[in-house]
Amino acid sequence: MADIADVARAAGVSTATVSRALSGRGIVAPRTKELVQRVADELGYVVSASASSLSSGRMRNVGIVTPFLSRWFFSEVIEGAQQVLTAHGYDTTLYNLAGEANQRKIIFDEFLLRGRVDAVIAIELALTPEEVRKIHSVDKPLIGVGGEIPGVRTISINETEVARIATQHLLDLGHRSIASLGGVEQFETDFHVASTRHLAFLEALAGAGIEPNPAWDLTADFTIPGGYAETAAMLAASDNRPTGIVASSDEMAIGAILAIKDAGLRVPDDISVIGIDGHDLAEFFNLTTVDQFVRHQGELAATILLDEIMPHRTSPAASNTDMPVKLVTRGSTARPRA
Amino acid sequence: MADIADVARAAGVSTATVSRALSGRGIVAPRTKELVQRVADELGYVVSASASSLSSGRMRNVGIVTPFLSRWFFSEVIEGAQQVLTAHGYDTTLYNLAGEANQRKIIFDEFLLRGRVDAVIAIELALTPEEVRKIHSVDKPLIGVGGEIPGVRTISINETEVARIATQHLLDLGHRSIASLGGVEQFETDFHVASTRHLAFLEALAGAGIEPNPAWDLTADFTIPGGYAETAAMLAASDNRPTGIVASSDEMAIGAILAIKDAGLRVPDDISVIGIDGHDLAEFFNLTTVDQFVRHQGELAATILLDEIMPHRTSPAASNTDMPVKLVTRGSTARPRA
DNA sequence: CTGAAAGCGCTAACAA
DNA sequence: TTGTTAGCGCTTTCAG
Repeated sequence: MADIADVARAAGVSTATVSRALSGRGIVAPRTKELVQRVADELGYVVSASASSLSSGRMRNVGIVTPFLSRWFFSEVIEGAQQVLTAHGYDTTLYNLAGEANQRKIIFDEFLLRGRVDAVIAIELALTPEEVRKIHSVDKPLIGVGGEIPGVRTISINETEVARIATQHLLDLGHRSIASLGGVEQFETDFHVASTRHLAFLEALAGAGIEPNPAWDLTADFTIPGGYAETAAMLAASDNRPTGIVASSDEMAIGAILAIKDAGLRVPDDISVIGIDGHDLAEFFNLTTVDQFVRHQGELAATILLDEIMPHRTSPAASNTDMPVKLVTRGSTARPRA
Repeated sequence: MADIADVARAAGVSTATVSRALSGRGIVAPRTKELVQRVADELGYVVSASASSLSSGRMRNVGIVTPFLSRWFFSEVIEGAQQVLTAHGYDTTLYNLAGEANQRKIIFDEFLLRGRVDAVIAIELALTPEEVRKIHSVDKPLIGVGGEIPGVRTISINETEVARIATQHLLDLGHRSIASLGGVEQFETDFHVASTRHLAFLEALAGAGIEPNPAWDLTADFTIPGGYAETAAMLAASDNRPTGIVASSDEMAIGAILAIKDAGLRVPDDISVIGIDGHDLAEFFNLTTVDQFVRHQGELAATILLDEIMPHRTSPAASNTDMPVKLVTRGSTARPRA
């Protein structure tokens, strides 16, 4: 592999000029720049990432730390962020916390601090103050997506609002018998998304003067099978069924729809179902949902981070960014039958 | 940040000894090693990735190149590979080829060759000879998952066999009116998975002396909506329907099941459906499928790669590894009604 | 088993 | 605008 000295020699300039010409940093005469670039191309020269990083301190690499990879929300955020990063010449290194618990410590200590990344995106991760401190101590920009972390800039939606919008949609349609298909907090590190949304659900009901029915207070694991099982159990348990269901995720909502159909009932005629997410499959299942533009959350996180890393540094960006959400009305919700 | 000299000083040894003690390479007296490790811990010392890489040539980083991130097969492979890599102290850098076409060239030239990775895993990517040459020219181990690449070691299943098993399962049950719900080749870079499977389907039919019905030759994009639409269209087009459907992916099979139900028919009573994949949702939809152990394919790819990178280098591993597949019988297939 | 010292290839002051 | 040069922090011969 040709190195910078080879290029310098072939172009008849110094290595410093080659560096400047190729990196775009510093001033180089246009014709010199052109010459260097041509020579570099001819020689098939590519800068050595490690040498460049060692001397400059820049890695051109952003770490994404996530508890899941194959779940919709997470892969969507990753894809959004990655696309922006790649477009700006940044690599994306993935740290998956799915494994053992102490892998988490290892990842923080050995990987992030080893200086492999310029910045970190944490997806739906309740970082401990200790972890936040560590990252900040090595002076790396950190941004969270999907849950607020004390002392850390975060991209997220207003969980209360999104649940309120969903519930209100059913109330506005005239429903008064409404079930909640909420999520369960699975980990100590969770963000209480589930409880926040449930609270908003209850408040919306209260605002309409409705007493919640405990038998209609379902919780599942955010997945289709989970939503199905809970809904099926509720329908099997009693003939007294709700006319509407507010699900905390689109996948659970889809599970609910399937359960309702399997029980010989119809959506929305017998039961209306609304989800939260804006999942790829929502349209297929004709699901009314509150879209939270997940991919865009990832894109924005990457954009903000790049802004902090790159020379320009234009927009300082607000400390916590509340993303907009939007009710998307489809065929799974309707007025309850008289 | 403490550097290696700080540790050496505090431990009263040379930097060379610190390096040896901490990296495990070279011989160090047990007590010296222990001492160094303790001192390093106390000082919170972590090796600088770039410095280490520059001087050693090792990156402790494997690149995964994939055309998709959020599709089941791909995220499954990535998760499997990543888990193994992380467990061995390797980072995983993701290169997503989803964007523009020329991003592909950039990724190869600027990223992989820039020496950021020690090895490359390519998921379902038909690399051009030129791309393979480039990677080999920089002497980086490369392994493909899910499609054979000339001159490259590959982990994959026998596409012919998997389709034959699926078709044969229906034949064995006594079906003689069988539809094919195959995939479409979406990209020039595809591996003809779709056509290979379709061929095997036809061969299996021929073996049973059955003439395929052109009206039952469906193709879709491997997704649930795609499978649904094709199946629904077929059922709507004529009363002459098959008693079984062989789908080239579980998601399409699920779409078919939903379409059959929506058409007022039952699975498997009216129509049997079998998929190929071993998708997470197969169990939920009670889908008979041919499991191809995708996650395991990712794990194996990573294992083989590490084997090439790491000092030990035990197993040379075969040049092309055909993964086993397994028929998983569930409730979506049964004997056709008399 | 340990230490000395020569780089690894590039960037960024500083000078010119 | 360009060149000179001193590192960046670690690994790895080579000696001892």
